[in-house]
Amino acid sequence: MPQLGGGGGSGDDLGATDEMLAFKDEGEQEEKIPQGGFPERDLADLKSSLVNESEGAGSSGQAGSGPGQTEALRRAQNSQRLYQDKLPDALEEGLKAQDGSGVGMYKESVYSGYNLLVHYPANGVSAGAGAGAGAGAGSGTGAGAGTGAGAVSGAGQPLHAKPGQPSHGVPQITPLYEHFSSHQTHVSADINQKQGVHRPLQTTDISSFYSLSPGGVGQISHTMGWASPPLYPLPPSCGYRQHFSTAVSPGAPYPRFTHPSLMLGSGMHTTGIPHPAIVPHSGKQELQHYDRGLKPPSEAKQEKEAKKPTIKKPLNAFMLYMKEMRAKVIAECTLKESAAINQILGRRWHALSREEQAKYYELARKERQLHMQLYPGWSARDNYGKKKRRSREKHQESNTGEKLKGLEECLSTLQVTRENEVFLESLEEGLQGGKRNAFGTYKEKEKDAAPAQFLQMAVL
DNA sequence: GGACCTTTGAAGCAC
DNA sequence: GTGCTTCAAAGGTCC
Repeated sequence: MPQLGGGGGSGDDLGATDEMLAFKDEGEQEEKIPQGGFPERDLADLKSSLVNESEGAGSSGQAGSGPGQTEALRRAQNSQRLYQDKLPDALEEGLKAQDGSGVGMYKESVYSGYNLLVHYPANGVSAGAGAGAGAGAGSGTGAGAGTGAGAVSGAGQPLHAKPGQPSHGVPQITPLYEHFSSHQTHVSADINQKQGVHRPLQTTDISSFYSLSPGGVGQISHTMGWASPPLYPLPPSCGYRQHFSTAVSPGAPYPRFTHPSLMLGSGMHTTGIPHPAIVPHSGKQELQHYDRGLKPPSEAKQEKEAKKPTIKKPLNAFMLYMKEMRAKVIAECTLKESAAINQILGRRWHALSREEQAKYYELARKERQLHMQLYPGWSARDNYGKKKRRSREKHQESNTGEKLKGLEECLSTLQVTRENEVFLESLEEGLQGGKRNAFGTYKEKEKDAAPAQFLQMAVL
């Protein structure tokens, strides 16, 4: 169970219980298992093997009886190899890289976006969270330590950042941090080309957008992973877009926040805080503040109503993780296809330690809190139906069909034990019911199952 | 041009 | 309370 409080989260009493509960649920089972994390990972392997049709019957007989750690490791590695066999070469490369660096890579990679939590609007929401973490690089944690905008651009050296290291081309954690982590050396205009979304341009004077407490700005230390030098060389084919141009004018407007109903004249949210979650409904960049002078008021008014901006959902922990790590995976695997990358990221997410994950959960919680403050009346429901999706029946039919097919194959290779039966029964129920977390179903059914048995089973 | 794929988590909704 | 559905990001792929 993650100890979020260790990161200085005391004093923040909003939300987070849901995440912690989820953590606890899995942790209760997992903490009993040596080398925590393997069961989940192995389950992911199992699930992967169910989805992929190349289930290895060869691995099925490898379920020895020794539940020791080395055995568990061996099985996990077997499972990993099995998974690799099913992946395309490029994917395989990524997994090899994962094996090579493993979790350690992430332990070494300082995820310091956590520190930035202290930079949310000074309304008391996140004041406690950053205090424990923001000790690095001379940024300090004490109130009044900062020096305003100048501090933003100068003092915010990441803990792991090397002087002079360019920060462009590195993904930023989250829209909020894309703004909060404004950097003097690159004024970026991250344009979401798919939706025509303009990310907030980086500015040298963050204090002009946030009602930060005195010194709060100065506490900003660019300790996020994105600010660090890239771990891997970035060949032109790795998918990096050069959208963090340094040529963008710092004074450029924030086109993504231009809707009159939510924005102030300068592209602000009514709170005075620009937020990249606001997206023009059309999905295209809108320069309504220019149009206003060109079109009749009545027509402009109609357009206003028709093109209400879409406020995007705040990113969850995994999304934040993906956003940070995507570039690394792309660099490692020379992959561009997000579906494959996301598979890798999903596995790596499970391979993260509790502490590592806790950072992202905490970060996501802060995102939600700030989002709630910025858009009190917003509901996730507002965005329902804005994406056209194919019918659920079709989707479920195809997916479930393949998974059940894989399940049958898996069943034929499994040792017949009570635990296996219970687990597979749960898995089948989950698949048929459209549930994704069959493991959770299993735990509900067989809470007293021995972890080693489950481990053995999951690796099968 | 836009849906799909793929991942996990959060939230809404129906029962 | 439980389970299902939708959306969030991302970019190649396909229709």
